[in-house]
This record gives sequence, structure tokens and C-alpha cells, in this order.
Amino acid sequence: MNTKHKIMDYSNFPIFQNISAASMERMLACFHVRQCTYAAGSAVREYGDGGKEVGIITDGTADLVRIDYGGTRTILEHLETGSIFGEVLAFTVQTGDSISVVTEGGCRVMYMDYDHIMKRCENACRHHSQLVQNLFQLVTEQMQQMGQRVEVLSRRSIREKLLCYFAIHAKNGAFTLPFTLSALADYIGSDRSAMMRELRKLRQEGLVQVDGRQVTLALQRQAG
Amino acid sequence: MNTKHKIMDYSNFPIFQNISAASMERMLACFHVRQCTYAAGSAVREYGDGGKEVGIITDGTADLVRIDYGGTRTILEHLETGSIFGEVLAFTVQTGDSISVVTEGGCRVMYMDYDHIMKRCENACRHHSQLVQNLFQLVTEQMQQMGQRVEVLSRRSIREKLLCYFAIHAKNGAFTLPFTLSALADYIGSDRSAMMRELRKLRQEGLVQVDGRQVTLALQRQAG
DNA sequence: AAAAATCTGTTGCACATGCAACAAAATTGA
DNA sequence: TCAATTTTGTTGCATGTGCAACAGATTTTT
Repeated sequence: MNTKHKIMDYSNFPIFQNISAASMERMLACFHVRQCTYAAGSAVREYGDGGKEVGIITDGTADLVRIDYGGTRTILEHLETGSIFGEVLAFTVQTGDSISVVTEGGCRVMYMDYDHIMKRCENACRHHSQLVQNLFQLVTEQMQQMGQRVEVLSRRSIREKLLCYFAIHAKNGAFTLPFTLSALADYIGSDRSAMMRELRKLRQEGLVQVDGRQVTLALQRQAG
Repeated sequence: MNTKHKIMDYSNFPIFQNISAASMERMLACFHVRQCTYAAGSAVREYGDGGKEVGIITDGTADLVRIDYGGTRTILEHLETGSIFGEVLAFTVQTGDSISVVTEGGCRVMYMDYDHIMKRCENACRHHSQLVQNLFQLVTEQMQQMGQRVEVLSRRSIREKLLCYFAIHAKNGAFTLPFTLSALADYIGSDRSAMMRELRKLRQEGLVQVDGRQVTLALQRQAG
């Protein structure tokens, strides 16, 4: 929607690390790179068309959201600036579900074709391989995020999911949630009210302290 | 343990696709590639040392398993031949947990250093970039698997988890489980007995048919 | 072939969780 | 600034799920 923005300096993006400005220009055409800007809360992309595009969030944040046949909402991935996504990379739509990328604030996304990345480059872009290497790095990071995701989701109870999530994200005992508590429930794959209930227990037991989106973990009491 | 095996023909591995035998030999040294063979049921690797190795299952299958402080077992990933794993890629150990790679049958694994892959190659391996590209492909595939994982785990009930898992794996309505029913419970992150109970319901409702590891999905009844 | 180990299948029970529904607080938008 | 919307926080209730414990079937090992 919103299309007015200053000309981007692509060279700062991790994906173009160690690639000269000249090569970059050539590659932008070669990979069919295009950049789109989206308004807040809009759907960037519906999964299911089988398109082999790779998107990179170059500005803002977004969520990869699934709504199942019953209307249950699940945040499959939380995408920060620099995150990459795409049907080729992960998540294919199951029957009855809908998967889409939803922006949080305004958001800018760069797309390129997966096939062009994987094909040997006929136009002799000297830095093609560097780009693949950079992409490899990005995918690796994304994969680690996904790993954390599985770590959390695979816990048996809401309590354990919360504690696991907190443990992963807390830097020296505290951190700020990247989304609302409601969204957190969608993220850990459980009912919101049930999560609130469990959160209250954790608070009452003095294990965590929650003030808005600020979460503080209590230090482990010493034994003896 | 078991070390007697015929000399491997690396050139068939997807990771060495489009790389000449000569280059390959050079790279084996350059990347500190080493191959290990493991006996059935043994622990290939304990996570937590922060080692930046990437492992590739070149023969056999294995599971990436987490045991939490309470002894609850969870299969984080099921690794088929060709799968890659490593702490750099996904899953870092949380306090109180142990994560390890456990072979199913006998298993052969090739290791290489992540840092060597990401560094510009001083030894001028001409095919370094091709290997990165191949690795990129492998990581992408692994990521899709992980995506399926999240798809299943993020479902709210055992019933939905099972149906989702079945839907993903069934080719024209039927498939064979890659592991035991007990392991399936560990994989979908729920209690075995509870899963059996739910499985029985699904069977009674005529939605699925389970015979050993063979799973058959009932066709959707026509409306009207 | 016998013994050991694992896997399947089941049950009772306590309790955690999902669901629906509501009110108050906070945030967003006009 | 007021209205609309979203978020937080809570509760009752039905039921789904984890846990423990067991017996029989199956597989693996010796």
C-alpha cells in the first residue's frame, strides 16, 4: 500500500554482505529481486500457491500465522528484521488451514526467486556464490529460531512451555516479550485463558514477574 | 565402535553433487571432514559442547533426542539418510536437559566444520561455493522437515496432532511410520497412553486404520 | 530355545487445559 | 477527546491429558 519511502541502501543488509555495489546491482536484476512495502496489519503473503519465492524482512517485523478450520490462530514464526521466509523454506499448507504472513507495524520485504539462487548463474555474476553463502547463513539462523520453537512446543505442559520460552529469551534473567500475552498464547500453542492461569501460578510461586511485556525471572533459591 | 566397512564412494552423496572427484579429495582435508561409524542404539553425539560441527547422516537413520530433568523423552528430529544436524543449525541445550543423537540401526556420519564452510577458502578450492550451495539445499530440506514438525506440535490436541502428522506423511492415503508407536508419542510430544487412547477413538470412528506401523487414512465420506 | 527387553494396549484417577463468557484496563483510531 | 477495538484478567465447567501401573504380545539378545 504505502509506497513512498527513500531509496534503500541494500548494501547494509546481511544478505548483501561482502558483495560490491556493482555486482549487487547486476544481481538485483538477475535474481528478479523486488521490494514491497506493506501497511500495518496487512497480509503480506498467502501460502499455498506453491510459489518458490524467498522473502527477507528488510524493515519492520511480521508473523507467520496459521488459522485452522476451527478458527484457532497459531503463530508459526515470529519474523524480525532480517528474517527470511518462504514456502520453499518451511511450512506447507494443510487442507483446511490458511497460512499467511501478517505485518505487525509497517513492513518492507525483499523477494527473490529460489530457483535463480540455486541455478548456476549464466550471467556470470561473480558474487552469486557469496550471496548463496550469505543466504546459507540466514537460513541457518532461521533454523536456530525454529529449533527454539520446537523446544518450546514439544514441552508437555503450558507451565513447561512458558518456562522454556522464558529461559531461552531471558538475557541475565529478564527480557521484553516481542508481542502481546495473547500472541504469546498463540505462539506456544495453547489457550490464552489457560496460559494466563498458569502465568498467575508462576507469579504466585515467585518464579517469574510479569509487568506488561517485561518478564523477569526469579533467581533460583539456594539450597540448604 | 564398528569400524570395518568398505571404502565409501563419497561422490554419490547429495552434498558432493556436481563436485569433481579431485576437488572433493582436496575438500575432504580442507573442511576437516571425517567419517564415523556407530553401532545400533548408541549415542552419536551429545549436544552442549558448543562444537560447530555439521553432521550428515550418510548411512542409516538416527533420532535427535531430548531427555528433560524429569526424564521425559522427546524426539526433536527424526534423521533419515541425507539429513544434516548440528548445534550450529538448531537446538541448543536448556538447563536440566540433555540432547543427543541416537542411532537407530547402525549409522554412518560425516562431520565437517561449520567455520571452514563459512570462511572464504584460502586453499582455493574451486568447488567450495558449490559445496555451500549443496549444503544450502540440504539445510533447506531440513528446514522443511522442521516446519512440518512445528505444524504438528503446534496443534492443540493429541487428536489434531495425529491427524496433522498423518496428513503430512500419507501418500495417497497410506504410509508406514518411520518408528514405533511409542516413539510417535515422543515425537508428537504427548503421553503414550493418552495417544493410544486417542488413536483408538480415531480407529473406532473409522477415520484411520492402524496395522503395526502401517497407517491408512479413511477417505472423506461424501456429503449428502 | 529360553530369557530379557521392548512395545502394545488398557484402565483409574487427579488435574491441567480448552472453551465460553464476561468485565475492566489499555491501546488505537477517528 | 471520545469511540471503537484490542488486550488483560478472571471464572465455571466439561473433558482431554499425563501419570502410574499392569498384562499380554512382540522383538531382540544370549
